[in-house]
Amino acid sequence: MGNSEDELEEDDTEWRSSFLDPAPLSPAAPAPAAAPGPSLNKSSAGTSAQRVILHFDLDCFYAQVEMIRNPALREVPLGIQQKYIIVTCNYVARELGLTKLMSVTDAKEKCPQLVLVKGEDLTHYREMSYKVTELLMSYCPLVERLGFDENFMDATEMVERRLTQAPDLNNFSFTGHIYNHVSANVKASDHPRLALGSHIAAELREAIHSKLGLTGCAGIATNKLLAKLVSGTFKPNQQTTLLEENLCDIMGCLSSLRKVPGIGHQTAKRLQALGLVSVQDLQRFPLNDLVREFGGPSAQRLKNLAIGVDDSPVTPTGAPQSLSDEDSFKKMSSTKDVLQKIQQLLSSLVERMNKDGRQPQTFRLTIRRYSKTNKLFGRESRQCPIPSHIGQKIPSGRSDDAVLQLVPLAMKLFHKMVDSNTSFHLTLINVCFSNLQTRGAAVSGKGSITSFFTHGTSPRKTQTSSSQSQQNDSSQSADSQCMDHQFSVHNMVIQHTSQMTVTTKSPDSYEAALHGSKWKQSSVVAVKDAPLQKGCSAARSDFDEASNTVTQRLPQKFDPEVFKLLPEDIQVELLSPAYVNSFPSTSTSSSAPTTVPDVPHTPKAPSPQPSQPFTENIKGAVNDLDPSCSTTTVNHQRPLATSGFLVKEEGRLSFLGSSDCKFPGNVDPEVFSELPPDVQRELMSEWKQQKPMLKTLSSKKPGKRLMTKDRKAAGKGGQENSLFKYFKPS
DNA sequence: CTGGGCATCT
DNA sequence: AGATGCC
Repeated sequence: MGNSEDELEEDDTEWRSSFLDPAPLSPAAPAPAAAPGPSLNKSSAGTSAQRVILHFDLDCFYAQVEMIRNPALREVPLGIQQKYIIVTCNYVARELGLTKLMSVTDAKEKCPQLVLVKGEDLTHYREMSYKVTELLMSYCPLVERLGFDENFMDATEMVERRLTQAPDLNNFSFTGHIYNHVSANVKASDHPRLALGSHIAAELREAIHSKLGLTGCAGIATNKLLAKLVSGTFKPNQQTTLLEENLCDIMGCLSSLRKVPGIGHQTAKRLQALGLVSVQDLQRFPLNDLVREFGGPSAQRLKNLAIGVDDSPVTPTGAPQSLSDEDSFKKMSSTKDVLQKIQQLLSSLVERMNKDGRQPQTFRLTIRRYSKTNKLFGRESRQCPIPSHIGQKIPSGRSDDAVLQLVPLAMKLFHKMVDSNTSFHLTLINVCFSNLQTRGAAVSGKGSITSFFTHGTSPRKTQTSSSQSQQNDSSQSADSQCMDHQFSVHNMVIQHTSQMTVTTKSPDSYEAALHGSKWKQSSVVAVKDAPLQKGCSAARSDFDEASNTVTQRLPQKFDPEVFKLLPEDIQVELLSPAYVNSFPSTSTSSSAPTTVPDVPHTPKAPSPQPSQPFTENIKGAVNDLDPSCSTTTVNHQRPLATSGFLVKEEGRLSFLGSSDCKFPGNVDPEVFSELPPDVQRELMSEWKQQKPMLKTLSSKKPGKRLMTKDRKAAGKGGQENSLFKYFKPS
């Protein structure tokens, strides 16, 4: 049987057990201690004892975010609408029979008084989502995101720490539900780790609620699969612990294989073709036969999933590895519309990319063609490297230039897929930046820190005059450090205006952009002769008349041919100073006034608690939650090391224990020590998380190493925080 | 009347 | 580059 070199570890037991295969389940794995019964004991992987994995799942996440933005929505049946689908709805609506992923027509029919809020712009959801992850990571860095509304946490270490410090495990009990048990009847001393996990989960849920105003469920178990499965047992806003002895129960009661995370539509179909429908079917199915169909590793993994075994680690997610923006529609069939849509998507995406601070090296364009039969899987994409002179503009703030130069790039890719001579019918366009590179050079990093998630309300004062010396002095030690990065918004503007130079000729002609590079560029001639739309003609005349002026205002590498193709309003916008500042105004990212029937949208008045700048919130968090983390305060008493706060080992970054937290090199210890304790706390956790765009943590070129994991660890960070303002002289 | 992301693996 | 999976 093809047992590949991967998947080892747990396989030792699982693999063996698979020989006894036909046995329903209950492998021959010796349970460690307690847990008699037919509990499947995974682990036994030598090193790791029992893990304690937490799974957090926010209740109807999008709806909660909208209800925070507009509290009036709390009392009405609320649906979040994307195109013609209700992607989620609040619990008021659910009581009226609504479910997720219901069509708007059905929903309205079932519930005429349903209030709808458009949810196609994910900005607010994304921001809130990362706040949740951030908050969790401030307690324990081992947090893995799953979508926008779920997070895994490996709380094993936290639990072990509490175990050693917990004086009394006796008068101690579980918090929340216990799967298939009455909580009061279960002794925590029989399951000390899971019991402690249940308390940690409860505390974290409470933190999420008090600091961010969000409710959610949690599952506590010994692996990710089980934690996720059990977390939804009681909803909403409750938590459930799964004891090992109930493993069979929870797996067995799944109504179909599709319910197993990791078994999607396609896999379920293939399994069904083998005659497998229930989880038990899969448990009993001979591994050999499964291998034939899926190959060794996948077969073994499926087998494991069926019996509740999942040794996959909680892999810290960190900053995203790609940023994309897309829109779907019923029909798009003209190149001009495609160009406009791409421009719109790129504007939004580039702005997001700019806030991220990293520099994309790859661009990808994805389309979906209309097809009556199979609409779902008809995605095609083309990608290409982003010339560095373009990519550099994104993090540097000249994002308008970047967009203008990316548009022809995107169109080139488009024409690799679509022959615009023949008719076409698209239903989706997606633009994506990937291969995100942390910017290396600190340059003259006046770090005005524009928070990635928390939306640095306004361009900071840029009072970096003296704080800058602080930073520059110590920071550049060895590895470069975190605060080098961004230019302030102020700088962006300056640079934009000062950037204007005379246009030179562009590599891409109008024709090239429209029809693909193969069509050679007769450039200007072709443009003039082409029967352009009115808007374009008008624009052209403007262009001609004021040719010099306009040209001078255009960024250097800008392609005038492409520019001319843009609708007038877009041209005007691109040339307008406002374009630089409010780039997204044309795009989806700026909050399109969501149409809320019946309910006046109150833009302000976010609920009192949640929208705090995150600074005051963390206060006491660790003290309350984890004694060993807090050990008194962060004040003084710290060695104040100057070196990094991360250690690199075996190709991946590890967080130092919280008690060993060190300062980034550019932090003045004295300044730090005078900060309020809660602020110190927050900063410490932030450094531990390595949030922002700490650029180059990669001093070396790790040839290839363990790609994914490495990149994840190294690329972590991403957002930044407004906290550093506390270091500025007030 | 089927969304808008993200990730991983091949 | 595509497929698949998850939310």
